Amino acid sequence: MGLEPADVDKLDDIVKRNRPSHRGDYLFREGDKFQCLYIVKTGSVKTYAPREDGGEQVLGFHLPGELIGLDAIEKCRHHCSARILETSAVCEVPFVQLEELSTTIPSLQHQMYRLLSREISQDENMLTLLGKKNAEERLAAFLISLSERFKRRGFSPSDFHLSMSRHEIGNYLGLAVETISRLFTRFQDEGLLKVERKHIQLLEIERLIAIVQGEERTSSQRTFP
Amino acid sequence: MGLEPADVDKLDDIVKRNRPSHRGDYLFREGDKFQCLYIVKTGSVKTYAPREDGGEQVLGFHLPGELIGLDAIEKCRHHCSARILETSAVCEVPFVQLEELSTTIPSLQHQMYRLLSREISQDENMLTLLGKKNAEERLAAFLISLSERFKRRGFSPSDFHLSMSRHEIGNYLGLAVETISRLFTRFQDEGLLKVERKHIQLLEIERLIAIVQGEERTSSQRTFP
DNA sequence: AAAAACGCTTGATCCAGATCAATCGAAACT
DNA sequence: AGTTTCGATTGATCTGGATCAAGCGTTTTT
Repeated sequence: MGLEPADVDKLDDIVKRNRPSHRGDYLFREGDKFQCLYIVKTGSVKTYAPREDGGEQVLGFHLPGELIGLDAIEKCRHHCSARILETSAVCEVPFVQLEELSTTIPSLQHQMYRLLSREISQDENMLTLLGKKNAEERLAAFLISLSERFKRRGFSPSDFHLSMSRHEIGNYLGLAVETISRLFTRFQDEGLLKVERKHIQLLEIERLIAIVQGEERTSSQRTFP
Repeated sequence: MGLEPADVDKLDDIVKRNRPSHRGDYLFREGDKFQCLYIVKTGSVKTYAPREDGGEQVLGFHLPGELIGLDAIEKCRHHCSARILETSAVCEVPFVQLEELSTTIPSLQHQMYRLLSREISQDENMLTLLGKKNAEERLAAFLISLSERFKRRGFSPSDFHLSMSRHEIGNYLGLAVETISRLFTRFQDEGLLKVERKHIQLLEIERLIAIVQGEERTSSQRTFP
């Protein structure tokens, strides 16, 4: 990512590779002191914030290659929790050391700014989704997002495993579990995908993308044109 | 903010103070090349992103002291537009120069990380709001947020001018204009605030905060306990 | 192997807030 | 001063998705 090999080594030296973590393990909890950023190597992680009403808001699902904990830099304290969704390998990067390193390696500093900025863009994108999109646009956007992220990491973009529950998807998308379940059924009936428990096959990615873009739905059961 | 006076001077040297801008002026538009961050000195600015369906999503309202444009660092391109809401003074900070300066001033680098991190936290907070809160909780949260930000800058926390339209508030909060209008009327009827056109007086900030926290509403017209 | 627990699906009903429609009022323009 | 324009309010109606309520598989526990 634009670093000299020597610099990559230095970065490599401060990264701590942990043994695999298991479903339900915490990377950190809301209120913990901020020490490290976390990078998912394999598996998946969810982050969620407590709500005033006692519930939780899922903030994101993190796949291999993705960074967790950037929101804790300012206050040096985590205001969300991070839990492992399936057996995962997650690296730790002590932030103080990363910061020191970035003062001596301008391209690392630049990369850090970019990473933080990207996180902001992603959140803003999510705001647009929650602000105006309807239920099927949200689920389609979610599936396309997963698909693209898997693809970028060399996994199949059309055939994957959902490591999170329907409940967690619903929470993330601001929808009820029942709505998620009904939408999966409907998408399957319309031939957009095939779903069996947590195994998803996207059959018509193009049409899913069209749905995300708010395209007028052409219901497949329409019989009288 | 933790910088040496000499460093403040260096920072000061790269900040460009512009003449006042007027309502409707653009700081930048979606698609523009990213050159500068913007700091609101006086007045207010809104940022908004285009939606796939042709509409717009208001991403934020920016008051004096607040920074605009952090989401553009990654791609070196703005993916939202920023428009002046009322006659405002806005400074420009050329990002390349800021970045150079931050390689030589570690405390400035640290401050940059904090600013970016804070933006992420704020967006995550907004996700929680859009994910589960109902209409009155959203408007109450919006008003409390404005109140706190005005207070921090030395303005009245309970008596202020809304520089944005009801339509823009609704768009920002994921609600229809009519809902915003009805809520203002209701809040006023309940004695929480006084609203006249764009002039707001918060009469019972405590109760507004209680609403944000999802507290069970005690309707003022309840007559049979 | 039975039973408990949990996640998912499906159906029925309800409601918060959207949408539609009309009016009003302030500000900008002749 | 009158007219147009645009934002705000208010009322009536509609609806997408929440909520309530069963069942149904799977997995885990005993």
